[in-house]
Amino acid sequence: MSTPRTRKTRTDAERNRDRVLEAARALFAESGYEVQMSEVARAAGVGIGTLYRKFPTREALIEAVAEHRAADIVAAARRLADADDPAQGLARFLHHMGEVLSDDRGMSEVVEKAMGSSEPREETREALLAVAAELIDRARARGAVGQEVTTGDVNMIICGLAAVIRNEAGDWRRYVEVALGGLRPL
Amino acid sequence: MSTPRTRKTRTDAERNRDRVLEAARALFAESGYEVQMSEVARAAGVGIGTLYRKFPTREALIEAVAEHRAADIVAAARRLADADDPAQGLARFLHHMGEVLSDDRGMSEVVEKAMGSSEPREETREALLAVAAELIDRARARGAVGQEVTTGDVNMIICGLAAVIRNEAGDWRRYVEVALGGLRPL
DNA sequence: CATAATGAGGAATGCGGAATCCGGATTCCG
DNA sequence: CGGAATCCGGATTCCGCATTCCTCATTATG
Repeated sequence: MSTPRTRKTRTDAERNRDRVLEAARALFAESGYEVQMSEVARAAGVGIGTLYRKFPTREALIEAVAEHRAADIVAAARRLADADDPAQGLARFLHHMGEVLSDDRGMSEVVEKAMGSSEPREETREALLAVAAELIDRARARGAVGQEVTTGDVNMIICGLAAVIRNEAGDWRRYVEVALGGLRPL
Repeated sequence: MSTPRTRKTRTDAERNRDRVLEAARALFAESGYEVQMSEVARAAGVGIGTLYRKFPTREALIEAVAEHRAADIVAAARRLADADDPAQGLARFLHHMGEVLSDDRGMSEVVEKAMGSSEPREETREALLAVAAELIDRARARGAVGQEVTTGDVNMIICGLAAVIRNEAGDWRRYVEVALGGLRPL
């Protein structure tokens, strides 16, 4: 726990870390999380050894990327929630989710799983649902959605949305419309 | 192309094939399609070699099981469609799907994928959607669903339903209610 | 500039699991 | 019964990756 006169971390090291993260983000977005480590390294213009120094494990890399992206999503959602017309908030929120997910294969994998009840990536779900809760409250106050609507409903809708997008099961915008329709009162 | 006096296939061989199929069905239902071949063999009380003689490939085994189950599902759906009150048909259909999927982990994996636009397992999707089309027509005639509702909608709803169930993202019955609500006219 | 510390690279290794092989056991048929 | 024809079992091979390790290159520091 002493401070043994540590050197500044090399600049090239830092640069490489960024390169790896960026390459991973791009590859994951393009083809999901099943890409190989060597491929990430190649895309980053870096040796496998280097990649592994930065992220000691495949899982560590995935987590790093996912965390980053998730933070972006939550932030954007919150922004939407604050700025928007309350009656439209929920709709905008879901459309935004769709937009993001359809541009990021990896993310739709993560989100689909994350909305499940198992522990990992919990904070992301919590954060998203916190935003959703606010939107629901406001919408409910205006009578835009039924009294019985909960964040659990939104949770399921998002999970389904991710699946529809990931499997290209159809027009996700229409899916969102249907889901929103189902939340309306009466 | 001759008929070189073929023997009757051995009875034990046939018995073993059934055992394997049954064991695979049970394991797949329990824990999805990621179970190992050796595990299937063990559960079937059969050597790995035997398993591979019956199903030369992991994929072949999965396909055999899935095909079987899918046929069951389609048949049940058609029965429902024929027998039921037209206004309730679609609801019953989706509830039935939910019931089946929540009892069969493997099936929910297959169905989620199958509702996607990629080719394989096409016949199943076709068959399911054919039933759905009938149900939609009747419902539409009674004004139970909007004019704009299509089988594509049902396709996405089923895909989402499978995802919700597979990931335990919430109460799937509620999901079905919301989806149905979204299909109602106006 | 010298040199100690840190990082880079990528061949080599380890590992999980599908698929193969073949000596021995079983079953069919005359 | 006898002896093919078939089938069984599971050790073994093969393969695709992730991960490790060691040598060499690059950078920070005085």
